[in-house]
Amino acid sequence: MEYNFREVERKWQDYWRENNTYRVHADPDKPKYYVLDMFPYPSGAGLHVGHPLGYIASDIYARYKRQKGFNVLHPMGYDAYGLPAEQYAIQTGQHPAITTASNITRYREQLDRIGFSYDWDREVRTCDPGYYKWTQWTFIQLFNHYFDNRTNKAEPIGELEKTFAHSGNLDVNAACGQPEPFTAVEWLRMGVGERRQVLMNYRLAYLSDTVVNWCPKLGTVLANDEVKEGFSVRGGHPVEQKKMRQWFLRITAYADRLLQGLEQLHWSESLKEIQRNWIGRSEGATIFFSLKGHDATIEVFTTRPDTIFGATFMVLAPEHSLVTRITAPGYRAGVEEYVKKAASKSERERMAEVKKVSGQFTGAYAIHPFTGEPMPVYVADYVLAGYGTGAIMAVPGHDSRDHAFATHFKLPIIRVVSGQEDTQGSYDAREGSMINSGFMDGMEVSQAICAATAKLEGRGIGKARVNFRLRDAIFSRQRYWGEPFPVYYKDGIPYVLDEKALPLELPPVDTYLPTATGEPPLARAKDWHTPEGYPLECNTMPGFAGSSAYYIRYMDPRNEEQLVSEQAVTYWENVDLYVGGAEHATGHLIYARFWNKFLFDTGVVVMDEPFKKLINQGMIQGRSNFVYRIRGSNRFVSHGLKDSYETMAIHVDVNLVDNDVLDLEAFRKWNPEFAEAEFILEDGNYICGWEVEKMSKSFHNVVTPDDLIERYGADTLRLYEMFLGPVEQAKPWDTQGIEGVFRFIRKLWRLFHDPGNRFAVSDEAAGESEKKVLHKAIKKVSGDIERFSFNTAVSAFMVCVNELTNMKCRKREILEPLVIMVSSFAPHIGEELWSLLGNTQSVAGAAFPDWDEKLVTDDTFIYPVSFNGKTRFKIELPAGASRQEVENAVLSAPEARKWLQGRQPKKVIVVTGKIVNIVI
RNA sequence: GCGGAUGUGGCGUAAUUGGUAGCCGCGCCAGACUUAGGAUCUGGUGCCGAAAGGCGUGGGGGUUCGAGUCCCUUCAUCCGCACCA
Repeated sequence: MEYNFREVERKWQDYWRENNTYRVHADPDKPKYYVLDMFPYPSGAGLHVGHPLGYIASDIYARYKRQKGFNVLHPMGYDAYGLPAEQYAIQTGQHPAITTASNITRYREQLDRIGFSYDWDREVRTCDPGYYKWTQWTFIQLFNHYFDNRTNKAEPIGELEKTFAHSGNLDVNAACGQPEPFTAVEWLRMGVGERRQVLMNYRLAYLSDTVVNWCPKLGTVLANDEVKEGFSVRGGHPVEQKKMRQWFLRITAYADRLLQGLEQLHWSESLKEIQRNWIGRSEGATIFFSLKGHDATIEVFTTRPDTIFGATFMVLAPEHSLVTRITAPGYRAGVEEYVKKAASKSERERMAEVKKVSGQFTGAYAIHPFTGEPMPVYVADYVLAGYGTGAIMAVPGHDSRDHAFATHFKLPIIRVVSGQEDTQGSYDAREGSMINSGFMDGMEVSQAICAATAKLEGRGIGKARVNFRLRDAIFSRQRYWGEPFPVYYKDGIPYVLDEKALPLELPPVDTYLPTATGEPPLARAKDWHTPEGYPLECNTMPGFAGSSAYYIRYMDPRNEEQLVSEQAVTYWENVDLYVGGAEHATGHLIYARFWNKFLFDTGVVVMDEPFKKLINQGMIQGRSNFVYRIRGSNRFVSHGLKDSYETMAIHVDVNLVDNDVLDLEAFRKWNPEFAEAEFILEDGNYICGWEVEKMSKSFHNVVTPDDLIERYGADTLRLYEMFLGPVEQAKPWDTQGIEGVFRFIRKLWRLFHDPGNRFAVSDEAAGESEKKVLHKAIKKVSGDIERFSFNTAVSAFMVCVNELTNMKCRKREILEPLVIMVSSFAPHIGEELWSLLGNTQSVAGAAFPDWDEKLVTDDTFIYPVSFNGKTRFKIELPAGASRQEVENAVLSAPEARKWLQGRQPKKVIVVTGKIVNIVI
């Protein structure tokens, strides 16, 4: 055997572990670089080939940066809380910590075999009390801070209390719920409980009653991004709306900063766009409409205050608090029935009925602020309680939904913007000039928006306002396997624990189910109260709690005094390169940014944004194989002949198929059902059909790294994953192609060895052409790695090794730099060759070679000569030839005569060093 | 419906600024060494054509001496959002 990858890979993995090759410490003398992978949830299924794609890319980059002289932080850990372990606990009674620990062990084995350069001393697990102590600690800080809109940052709640004692809340401009206004005197008269209730309106972590996404099957509340089309993302169970008391994080306070912050980030445009949409900023105005016969007013949000003269009715969301108050006696029954019906509808049903117009008149009238006309007030579920104020002024002339409603209920439609003059439908565009609009007549829309807002503000019935789609994050989960809240209740009022009492550890319970009365599993715990006897919170935190600051903890993972030391965070700052899946676009990536901004405000971290550059690795899809069973028989027909029969395609395990040829014996053994199978072959083989699908057990197309490493080695797997295509692109996995990079590895080995497999590198000086090959490769590979174009870098290695093989170059001067370059992609063979070259230290610490620009430029250039844009022949000329020299040489070339056929060229275009084009 | 991305050989892909379309691999074809091996090496391989040559980057149109790359239009696939006032 010429290159024994099994032995070599094991040897170097042992070496790295024994010598702590990848251990890293803050070193102010070296520039830092922080490369982070999104840490995995350790599922019972283990890794398939799609999972390590991003890890391999980031590992190559981390190794490269290290060789470029950076002090690289490259840690790994586990997002250990998750539903599957809890579900397993419910079924089997096994504590989720045990399930999780054994899954982690399996993950670690798989990861170790791939040869990553992680500093495992920094490993974190979100379920470890030493880790979640700081998750709980951060919650306490959130509870003890509010967001001041004037300073645009989080401030201690104590400051707010001082302000209240001094001047009440009338002058406070803070992100808050809907506190009643009060004076300093009133504040001072309040009792402790009352004060804490007021403060709850301001805290960044707060308790509130709201309608939540309740999933009865899971027995828990879900965040918006955990619900998709009315079903839970995890498990696909129906989700309904329910009013409950929950902990929230006031992420909306940071909406503007979360939006602004995106500008400076090196993230993909599509990902930033997803976040922008999620935050959903829109500019407009709030307008207050007074009601006929009530002292209440309806507050609406509109982005089109210019169309106010076109407002002919009002609509409230069914959940709106004014509905019961203003409904006239004669309409009570109808409205109540409508509201009840709307509440019972699941979100999914509501969405399915988008096009159906429904609503109910309340009998109440609002008064138009400019015309004084009465405007009927309706209740309709096309207005959402959760957006804006839950109420709108309806402008049927210029909003298609209002138009549909007005048409259905025969309400007046007034045109106030002249644009497209069709009487059908509404004119929604923001272009045109105002008509029928009093003081705005003749203005352009944009001008009218300003004028209307100013007028409303002047009359004290409206205000310019920015509205966000982003909602505060629900932070309570009715589950066992999560971080306990550091909260206890005294007289029903929540208090946070003293920091000294942390971590508040997850208590044992007899079973992981909710109680008979519907309380969360923690209510089953014995002694679940403070030493003083106050009951502790029974909810636990959601998945995103532990993953929101793990990148900070890696900087100083064993610190028992602080989340992170000032020294560590000042040095490592934040993540320079973050690699992970795009599925976290609106979940983790927005919560982590929020969490980081809060810690930045409170001085814990030094950077406003956590992740400078982000790469989303593309999904690796499966390549499924099919056999075709002739209907009603146990006969299978080969792919090329299947159209002559009536067949049914059946997924076949891709591990029974090689190059689309089915292993018949293996297939018969695969499933007893096929033991007697008969085959109709083509050219003696059974050819399978194939299709690209998601990699999944049910499609029998899962390929694991373990099998491939066993057969080809980790270096080959690493190279092949990169060679497949751009990291960010989704692409199908086809094991077939791995042979190519496997050959490359062996070819690389042979470059250093004679035909008898004896190491045979010489110290002979390299020639010019050999140096050129090397230096071109250095330039290409460096540039490719910097651009995260790993697939082209692998191809550059192949070109380089092919050329050196052809030149029979076995010289140290050339091969040593080559080994260093290759070692970030294929670290095991890299170390082995590096040590064979006589080096005693790991190649991980070697300096990445530089290229000599003189050696990458050629003395001659082969000009392609085209006639009317079509390339006809090539001519080799000195690289320094002037335009005139090139033109002369080309025109006097014998091939030119053939194409000119005696004609005079109309024009000759010479781009030196590029091309010659002759126009005839 | 709105927003974003992607369309190049049989397959994965390449082509830093508008300048030789198909690099590097897989697969396929032919051959060498072998005395059968899923080893290695050599040559070929976009399509049509015997060749000369023609045609080719989803389709149509445009700008340009020159377009995979820029503009317009259209189709297909994927992803995100979706009664957001």
